[in-house]
Amino acid sequence: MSHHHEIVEALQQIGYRLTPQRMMILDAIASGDGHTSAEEIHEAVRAAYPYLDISTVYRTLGLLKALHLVSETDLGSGHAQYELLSKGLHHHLICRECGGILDVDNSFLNPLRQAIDQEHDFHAEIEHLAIFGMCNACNANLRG
Amino acid sequence: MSHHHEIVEALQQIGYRLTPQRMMILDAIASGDGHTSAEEIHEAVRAAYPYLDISTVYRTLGLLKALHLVSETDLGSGHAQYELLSKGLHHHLICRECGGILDVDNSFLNPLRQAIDQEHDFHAEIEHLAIFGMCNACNANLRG
DNA sequence: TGTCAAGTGCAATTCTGTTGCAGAAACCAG
DNA sequence: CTGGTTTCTGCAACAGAATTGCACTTGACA
Repeated sequence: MSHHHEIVEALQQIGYRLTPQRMMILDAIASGDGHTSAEEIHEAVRAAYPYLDISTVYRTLGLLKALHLVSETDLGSGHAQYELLSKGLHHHLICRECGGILDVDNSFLNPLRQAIDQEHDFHAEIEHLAIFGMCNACNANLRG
Repeated sequence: MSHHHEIVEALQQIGYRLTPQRMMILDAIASGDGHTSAEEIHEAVRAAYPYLDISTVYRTLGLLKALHLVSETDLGSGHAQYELLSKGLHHHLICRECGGILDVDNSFLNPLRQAIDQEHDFHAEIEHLAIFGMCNACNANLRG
């Protein structure tokens, strides 16, 4: 575990500084469940280091996004959620009725990727997808 | 054209009122290019009727969304964009490099829909999808 | 250890979207 | 056409996420 330290050191080699704040923010994202908001990251780090400012969280997330080290997803809740891309990639099915979230394996999207590549000459980078719909239970309830 | 008047009249039959504001907002969405933000709709209608408030735009969009008459998509710009669903459904490939947008036919997603339905008992409502990536031209340029 | 650019904390601000409320107006009945 | 009811609108205040300017701090490297 803690292989995200490699990420931080890689950052350093590209020319970015290795600050405690950045390490703690990466820790927080890595130890989260994969649906971590900027505010949650802020709270988590502040438990150990109360001076961390939310703007630093956003600036770090912006950096990690630009380098494709984390993915940003809006699950419809109005605030974005972040996830380490080095963890196993997966996507989400979100039920409009009960709000439940199911995980979908990344391999499900391979046929779509291939089709887009062949038909449109376009290399799709589908890092983290949120698909809305209705789960089976809610579907049954609405009809019963 | 202007077949969105049918939509407004359909609204009326479900019990909603036929107000000039709603008609003008639908006009604005329908005459847009399919990537119209709430603020753009507001501006467009205010050109003819300066008293329209932005909250009315949001309330109308919320209503149309709930009835699945318009789709809401976040193309990553931080503000949602709206499109009439009665227009032919399509999705977008957005190149991270040049910003170009390609349209993808809705049928491309059918295999994904079926797979999700079978494997996860989940009815996916993929109305308007934005997929980021790299187009062929930019891919070639970066390597050249 | 000293230098300096990158990074941080703080505070103020911007921006999108929401909400409470009073008045306006669409719809329906008569 | 008129009156009554309920929805809808405009206004203004508000909420919350994210951004920015600026002075101070600190990591990296000679």
